[in-house]
Amino acid sequence: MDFINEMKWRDMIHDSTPGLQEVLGSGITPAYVGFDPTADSLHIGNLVPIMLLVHYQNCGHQPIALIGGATGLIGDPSGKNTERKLLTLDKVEYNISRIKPQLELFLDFDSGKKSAKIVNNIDWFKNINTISFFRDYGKHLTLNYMLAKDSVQNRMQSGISFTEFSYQLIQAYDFHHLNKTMGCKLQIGGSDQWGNITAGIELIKKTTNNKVHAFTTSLLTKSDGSKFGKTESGNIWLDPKKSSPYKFYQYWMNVSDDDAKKMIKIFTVLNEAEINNLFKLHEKEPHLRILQNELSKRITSRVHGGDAYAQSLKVSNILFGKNTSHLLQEISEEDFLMVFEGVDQYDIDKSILQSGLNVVELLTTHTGIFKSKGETRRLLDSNAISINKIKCKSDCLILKANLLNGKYLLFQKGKKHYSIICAQ
RNA sequence: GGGGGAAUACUCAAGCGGUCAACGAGGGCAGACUGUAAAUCUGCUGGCUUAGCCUUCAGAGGUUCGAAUCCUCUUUCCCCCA
Repeated sequence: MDFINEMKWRDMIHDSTPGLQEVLGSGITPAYVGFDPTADSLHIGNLVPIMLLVHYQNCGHQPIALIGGATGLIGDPSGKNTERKLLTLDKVEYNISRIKPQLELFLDFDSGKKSAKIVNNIDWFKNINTISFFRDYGKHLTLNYMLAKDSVQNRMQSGISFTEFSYQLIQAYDFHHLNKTMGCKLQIGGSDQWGNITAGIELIKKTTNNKVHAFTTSLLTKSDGSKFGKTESGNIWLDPKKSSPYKFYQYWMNVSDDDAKKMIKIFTVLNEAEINNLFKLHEKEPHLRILQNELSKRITSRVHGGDAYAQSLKVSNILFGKNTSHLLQEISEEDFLMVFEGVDQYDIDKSILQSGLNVVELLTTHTGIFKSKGETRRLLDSNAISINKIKCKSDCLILKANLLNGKYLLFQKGKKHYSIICAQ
C-alpha cells in the first residue's frame, strides 16, 4: 500500500517534498515523528502524529518515535506567541517515563525490518560539545535562513530568546543524526513543523549531500471551530488518572457527524472500503451514530483496553439510556467508583440526612456544588437537576434511604454533567 | 503642555433624574424536540432568609425626597492640536 495515496484518501496531507513517493516506493524507509515531553501524559491532540506513524507502519515502512528529552529542555517556538518557561531536567525525565509507554500502545515493535523504534534525543545530545556543534553544524544554516522561518518571524515583535531561536538547529541535528545512524529519510509532523523539518533537510544536504524528505499533516480542526481535544474542563489525556476512560470514551462519542467522518479516517486503521461502508450505514440510520460508536470503541480499547471500553459503554448506557434509575440501584460499589473516577466528588456528613435534607441545602451549603442558592433554585425549577437519575424539584428532600450502596448520591445537571456526593 | 471624548454585568452595547438588577446582541446554562447530534423553539443568566429584601453601572465625595443618569475630585483609556 502506498503511503502517499493512503494519506490522500484519509485527507491527512498538508504538504510534502517532491520525490517522496518515489523514495517510499523503493523499499522500507525509516521515518520519524518527534514528541516533546512537555507534560506527564500525551493528550488526544498528540494522537494525530501518532496515527501518522501507525499508518506509515501499516504501509510497510519503519516508524521512529523520537522523544525530545533534549529538545524538551529547549522549547519549540512553533505556534507559540510567547517565550515558554523552561522545564527542569527532572520534570522532563519524569514526563518521558510516562509518555513512552503510551507511545508503545500504538506501534508494532515486532515486525522485522519495519519494527518501530523509540529514541530519545538526549542520548546523542548529552555528549555533544558546544563548540564542535557550532563549528560542524551551525556553520551550515545561515542566520538569514533561520530568521525567515515563520516560527521566528511570528515572534520578532514579542521577542524570542536565543534558546528558542536555536530550536530549529537542534531539531535539524536530530534529523541529521537519525539519517546517519538509522537511514531515516523522512520526517513527519503537523503543518506547524514544516519550518523545523526543512531546516533538517537543509542541514543534511549541506553536511552529507543526502536527499531527505518532509511530510506534514493539516492541523485537525473541528466543525464548530473549537480546538480538537479540548473540552471546557481542559485537555483529554491518554493517562487514565488524568482523564478517566469514561471521559475519554465520551469525548469521541460526542463528536459531530462531520467531525466523526474526518476522524474515523485519521484515528482508525479501517481501510477505505470499510470506512465508506460505515458512511453508508451511518447515512441510512444516522440516529444509531455508527461512526461515533466505531470511533470511540476503537480508540478507547486501543488506549485503555477492552475492559475499560466495555465498562465505559456500560456506564454510558446507564447514564444516557432511558429509565435507568433502577439500573443504577443495582450497580456495585466497585463499578460505581470505577465509572466515576475523575468525576468531581463531594463529601458530606451522613448524619445530616438523618431527618431528610432539602436538596437546595445539600447542593449549596453542604457540598458547594453551586455557590448560589438562587442559581440552584433556577436550575431545579427548570427541571435540570437529577439525583440518582430522578428529577428533583426545589422542595425535594434527600434521605439516607436514597444513598446508593448506603454511601453515594449521583448528582446530575442537564444531560451530561455528573458529580458524586459521598456520605461518610 | 492645550482641547475633546469615554469608562455599564462574561463580551459587545443601550441608557441622558424616578416605571433600572438595568433594552438589545453574542456567549453561557437549562428545558422541549432529537441521535448523549445539528438546526429550531422556550426559559434563565448579581446575591439572599425570594409576593419581598440587599449590593451593583471605574473610584471617592456632593446635589436631590430620589442618581447608572447632574456636579466635583481621582484613576485609566481614546482622539485632536502642539
